Amino acid sequence: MSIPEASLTPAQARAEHARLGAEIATHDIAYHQNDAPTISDADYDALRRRFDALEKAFPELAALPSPARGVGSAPAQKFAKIRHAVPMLSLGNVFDATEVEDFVERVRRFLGLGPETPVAFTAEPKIDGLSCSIRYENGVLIRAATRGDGFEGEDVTANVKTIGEIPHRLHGAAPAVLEVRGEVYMTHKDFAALNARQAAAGEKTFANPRNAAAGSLRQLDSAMTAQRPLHFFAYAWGEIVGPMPATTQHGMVTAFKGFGLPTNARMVLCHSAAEMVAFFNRLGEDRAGLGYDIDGVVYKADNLDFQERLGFVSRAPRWAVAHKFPAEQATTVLRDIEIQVGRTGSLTPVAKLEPVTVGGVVVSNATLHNEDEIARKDIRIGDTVVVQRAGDVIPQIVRVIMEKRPADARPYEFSQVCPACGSAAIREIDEKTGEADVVRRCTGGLICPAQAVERLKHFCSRNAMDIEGLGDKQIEFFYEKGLIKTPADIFTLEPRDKASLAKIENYEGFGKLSVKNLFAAIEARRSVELNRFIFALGIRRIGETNARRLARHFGDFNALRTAARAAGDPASDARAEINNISGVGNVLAEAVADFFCEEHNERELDRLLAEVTPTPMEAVASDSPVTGKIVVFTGALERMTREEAKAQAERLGAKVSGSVSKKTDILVAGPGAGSKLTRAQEAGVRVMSEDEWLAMIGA
DNA sequence: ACCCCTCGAGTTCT
DNA sequence: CTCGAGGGGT
Repeated sequence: MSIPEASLTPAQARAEHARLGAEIATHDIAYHQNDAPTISDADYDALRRRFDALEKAFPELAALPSPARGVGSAPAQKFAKIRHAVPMLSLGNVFDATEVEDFVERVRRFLGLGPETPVAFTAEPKIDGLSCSIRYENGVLIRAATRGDGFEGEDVTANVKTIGEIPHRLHGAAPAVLEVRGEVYMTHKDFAALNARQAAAGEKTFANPRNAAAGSLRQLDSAMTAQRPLHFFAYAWGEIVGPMPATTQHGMVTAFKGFGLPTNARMVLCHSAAEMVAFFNRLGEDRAGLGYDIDGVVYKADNLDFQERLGFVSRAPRWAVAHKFPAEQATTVLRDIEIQVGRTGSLTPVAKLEPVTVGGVVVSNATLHNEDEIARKDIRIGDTVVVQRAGDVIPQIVRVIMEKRPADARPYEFSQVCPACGSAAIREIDEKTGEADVVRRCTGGLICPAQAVERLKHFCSRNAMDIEGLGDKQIEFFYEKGLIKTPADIFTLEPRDKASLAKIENYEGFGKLSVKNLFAAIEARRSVELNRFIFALGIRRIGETNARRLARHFGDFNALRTAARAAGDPASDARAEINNISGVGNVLAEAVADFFCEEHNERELDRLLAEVTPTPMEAVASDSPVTGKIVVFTGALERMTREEAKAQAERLGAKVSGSVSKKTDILVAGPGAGSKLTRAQEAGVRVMSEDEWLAMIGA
C-alpha cells in the first residue's frame, strides 16, 4: 500500500515520481516494442494512476522531464499538427420532430428498406465540450489530437494523459490500433470551483465550461492541465486495425467501456422517430440536472453495415444527425449601428448592443449583413431586439420587439459615402440582370485608409504571407504612424528604422527584443511560395484555392503577370488561357486581368518584387507511380475533399480530368459513383477505390 | 437551362 | 458558420 500523495514530503514525492517514471517506461518498452508485457494491465494502470496523482498533488513534478512521458515532451512553444488517419467529420443538424422523421425516412429510403423493417438508432446526449481523438496502439495510449479542422488537429497528448479517467493502457483485448473519439468536457461544479480559484488568484475567469475545458486542454504546460478537472466520454472511433470489437454503434460503445474508457450512461437504442423525439424531450427536461453542458442529442444508425452503406455527403455522415436544442435567445437594446469597411471596400453594418449574455457568452456586437437586411427587419437605433447565437457561435439579430420601440425612432438610413474616406459608396449593377449587388462598396480604392489597412492585414495573415508579429493591432499602429502604407513598405521597415531617429523600439508596447523578432519574421518571408504570394495580393475573387490554381498553371509569377496583362483584351489568347484553367471561368479571368492592368498595382508589384521572391510551389513528382496518368475522381471521397485529392494527384504528376474517356487511365470511385463508373467499366478503364488509390500513391 | 457543389468574403468571442 | 455567386456537370 502506498502512502497517500497528500502526506508525502516533496522530497519523497520527487523520489517516487522518478522511480515510477522509470518503471513505467520499461513496461512501455516491454509491452510496446517487444510485445511482451511483464505486468498485468490493471497493475500498469495502477502505476500510471499513482504517477498522475503525484503530479496532481505536486504540480512542480509535472514540469520535470520523465521517461514515462516519452522522449522530448518538454513544453513546446506550439502544438504540433497531427493529421487524422480518418477525418473527424461534422454532423448535420435538425431542430424539430418533423426533421427527425425526415432523417429516419431518408436513411430508410437510402437503404431500400420497407416501412415494416425496423431500423435501430442510438440516441445520446451531445456533450458541449471539445472533440478529441485518442490513438491506442497495442492498447497503449500513443497520441491524442484535437479535432482542428477535421483533417488536421493539434497534438495534445501530454495534456490528455493528465485526464484521470482516460486509461493510459486499455483493458482486455483491444484492436492493435484503436483511435477512440469522444468529448473532453468540464462539469458545472468543477467549472464554478475553477472560476472561483481563478478569480481569487487574480487570473481571468472563463465564460462557460466549454471554454474552460478548451483553455485547459490547450495549455502549453501540461502541469497546468493536470490541475484542471477534465472529463471524457468516448462515443466514436477513427482508424481501427484488427478485428472490430462489435457490429453495432451501441456495441462499440459498450466495448469501449470494457476497455476502461468512460462512456455516457444515457445512451439508448431507439426504434422509431417517435422514440428518438421522446428521448430528446426527456433529456431536455433533465438538462439542468445533468451536471454538464449538452447542446442536444445525437442519433446514429446502429448497424455498422448500414453506416458503411449510407456513407457521407460532403463532410457529414448520412447515418448520423444532431438534434439541437433551440438556440438560446436574449433581449437587449441596440445602441448604435456602425459601418465597417472591408478589404474589398464592402460596407458592413454592425449592431452595437447593450452587452447581454447569450448561451454563456457576453455579446455586444452582431453583424447586420447589409442594408437590405436592416430594411427587411426594420431595425432602428434604440430598438429593443432579440439576439441569438446562430450555429452556436455568431450572434444574430432575430427580430425587433415593436412594442418597445421608442416613439422617436426613425428608419435607418444607410450611408451613401464611405465612413473612412468619404468616397461615394455604390451598389454595383449586374450587367445581365440589371439587379443591384447586395453589398454597397466604397469606391475610394487606394485612397481609402480603411481598405489599405484591411489589405495589409490580409497580406500578412496566416494563410497568405504569414508574417508573425504583424497582427491586426501592429498593422493599424504602423499604418497610423505612416511607417507602413503598402505591402512593399513592410520589407523596407528595418532599413528605414535604422536610419530614423524615432526608433520603433521606443514606442509603447515595443521593446528591443520584440522589434528584433519582428524584423526576423519579416526577413523570413522574403521568399514565399508562389501560391501564397498570389493569395496575399488580395485580387478580388482570388482566394486560397484560386491562387493555387493560378500558381500551378503558370509556375512562376512573371508568366502569370505577362499573361494577365495581355488578358486585358477580352479577345486575346491570354484571356482564353486563364479562362481555360479548370475551376477558373470568365468572371475570375476578368478579375485577374483587371488587377494586373491597373497601373498602381503594377507599380506596387515592382516595388514588392524588388523585396520578395516568390518560390515555386511544391514540386510535381516526375517518378511517382501515377506520373503522366490521366485520373478521374468520382463519387464521394471520404479521406479528403475532391480538391485536395486533385491537388495531391497533380503534385504527383498526374493529370486530373473531369470526365471519363478512352484516354483515362484510372477512375477513383467512391460511394455513390454513377454514370462515370458505368462509362469507365464500358471503356475498360481501371477502376479503384479511394483506399486503393491512396495505397498506390503511398499516402 | 437548371442544379449542385465549391469558393470567397465577412463575422464573433475566447 | 453562413451567405451569395461562380463553375461545371447533367
